[in-house]
Amino acid sequence: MGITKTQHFTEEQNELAVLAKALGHPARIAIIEHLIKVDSCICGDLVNELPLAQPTVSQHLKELKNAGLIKGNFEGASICYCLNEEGFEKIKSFFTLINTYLENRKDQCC
Amino acid sequence: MGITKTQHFTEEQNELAVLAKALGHPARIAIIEHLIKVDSCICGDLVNELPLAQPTVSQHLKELKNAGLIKGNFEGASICYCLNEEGFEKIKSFFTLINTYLENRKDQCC
DNA sequence: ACTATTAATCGTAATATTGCAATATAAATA
DNA sequence: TATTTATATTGCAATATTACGATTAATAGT
Repeated sequence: MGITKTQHFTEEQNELAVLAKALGHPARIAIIEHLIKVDSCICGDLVNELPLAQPTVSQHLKELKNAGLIKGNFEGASICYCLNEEGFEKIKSFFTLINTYLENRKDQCC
Repeated sequence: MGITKTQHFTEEQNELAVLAKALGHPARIAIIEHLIKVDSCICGDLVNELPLAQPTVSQHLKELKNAGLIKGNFEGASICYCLNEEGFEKIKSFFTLINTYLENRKDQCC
């Protein structure tokens, strides 16, 4: 069916899934990494950085923006993107939970 | 085309994307959370926990296993699953990078 | 051996994602 | 205002994902 049974899960679970899903494509990982590398917010030269056509990059940016992982600002004719702290905060607490668990885990059955 | 241009990205980017993608579904988030909660490794009563049919749960478990986020062990007739530390280690370093960047970021343009 | 029990696999329908050419929009500049 | 530049949107083809019924495989207990 290709359709996720969203209603049956908690809001937190759905939120986390949306965030993770947004990071679930190498192009979007590359975008995040590039935004970190150039530090100052960078606009459409991502198209030059990535091995993808402009509409495709635009679409990936949209997904990252929708998920709350990046923000975009108009800067003259172009648009300037940068990381959105909020989105990453939400992921952070999930991984903190996991790391704490893994560090304290004693008996590994598997 | 629905097909990702994997060859054009680095191995690290593809690896991260695979891990993130595996977490990009609320059922799989729920599975991870449940495995943490019950600590001792739990097998097919995940089917009871989740609002999904047994084959669907089995499929989600397979994806988590393929991504390297969980491990499975035979335990009599049933199978015992638990978190695979390795997979989470890889994600961890990525988020450490991001967090370090976000904490030191001075000028937020967006 | 027979029968539950547990979990994986197969087949398939419904839907989502990926990618791009073509086109549209919007601001900057001549 | 016409043109260039920068980005978004549309439409569509190829492929992937999600979900589950039916079936299979494998072990446990009788």
